[in-house]
Amino acid sequence: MPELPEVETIVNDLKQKIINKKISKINIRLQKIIKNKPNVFRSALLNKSFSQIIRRGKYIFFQINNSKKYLMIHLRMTGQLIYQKDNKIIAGGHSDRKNTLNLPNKQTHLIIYFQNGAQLFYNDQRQFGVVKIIDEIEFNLIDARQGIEPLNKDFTFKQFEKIIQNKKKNIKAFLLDQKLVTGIGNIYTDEILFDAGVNPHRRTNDLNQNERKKIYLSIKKIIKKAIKYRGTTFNDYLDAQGNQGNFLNKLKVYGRDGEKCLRCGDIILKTRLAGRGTRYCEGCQK
DNA sequence: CTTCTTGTTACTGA
DNA sequence: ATCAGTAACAAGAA
Repeated sequence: MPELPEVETIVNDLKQKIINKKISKINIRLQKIIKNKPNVFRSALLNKSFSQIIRRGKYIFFQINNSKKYLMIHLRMTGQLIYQKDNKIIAGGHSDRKNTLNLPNKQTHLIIYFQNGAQLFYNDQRQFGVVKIIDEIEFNLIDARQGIEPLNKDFTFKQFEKIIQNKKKNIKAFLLDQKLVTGIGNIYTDEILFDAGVNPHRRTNDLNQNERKKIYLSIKKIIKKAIKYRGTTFNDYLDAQGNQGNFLNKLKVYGRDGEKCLRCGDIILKTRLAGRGTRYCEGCQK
């Protein structure tokens, strides 16, 4: 489930590899993933190169030839972007060791070939991902749908207060809402609320200033830490060097239901909130 | 066989 | 208007 830290890791790796590298061939293996007509998609990319790669929330935008056109990719739940050159894996998303070592596989729906011999594979087990050539208008539309970036300088406590003050949602739904703060998914929502010591059922309008501050600080802390560890994956995650380095064993509540809370020893509970599996500790999340 | 997994959008009802 | 809940999409794990 790529969330902000996973997407950020992929973008940072790809930036070092494919910027300004000429695209020599496009292989569409599953058309339904590509939301353009095949010829439109192909001609938009063929003999062009990516001048910049931008992450916004969980979206990735590959700017084409310094123009206002972009290749937009959203990995949704099981999308992967794997870069290979000379069979060496450089960047991975939600990866699966047994498959990524031998690409393409049956989950490979798109291959972008570069003139220097490198290849970028888009894999997606559940085929929910979105790949599309977009213009400036659509770029701005998607951008406008995203809330504030938790890593940006303008994400101050003052700004966070402004966003949260008029909301009455439960805090779990608040953190999952991409229009408010963008990039946080189910795993990091649970981790952030555990870190902040706040019960996910709490309504935002019931939170006091101190609790809001804790949540604000935990967002920044957890997201930064997860990026440092190159993200979380429950399957075999491969980092830029093909190693497993990940955030999985740093998780404190997600996936730990039924186990003892690392902070107070109570049993971690699991419920359903905002349509998502939600893990929390009743003992120390008030 | 059923149930569960999740990002996003669409829809319903309160 | 705002919010909660659910379905839909899909494939695989348990």
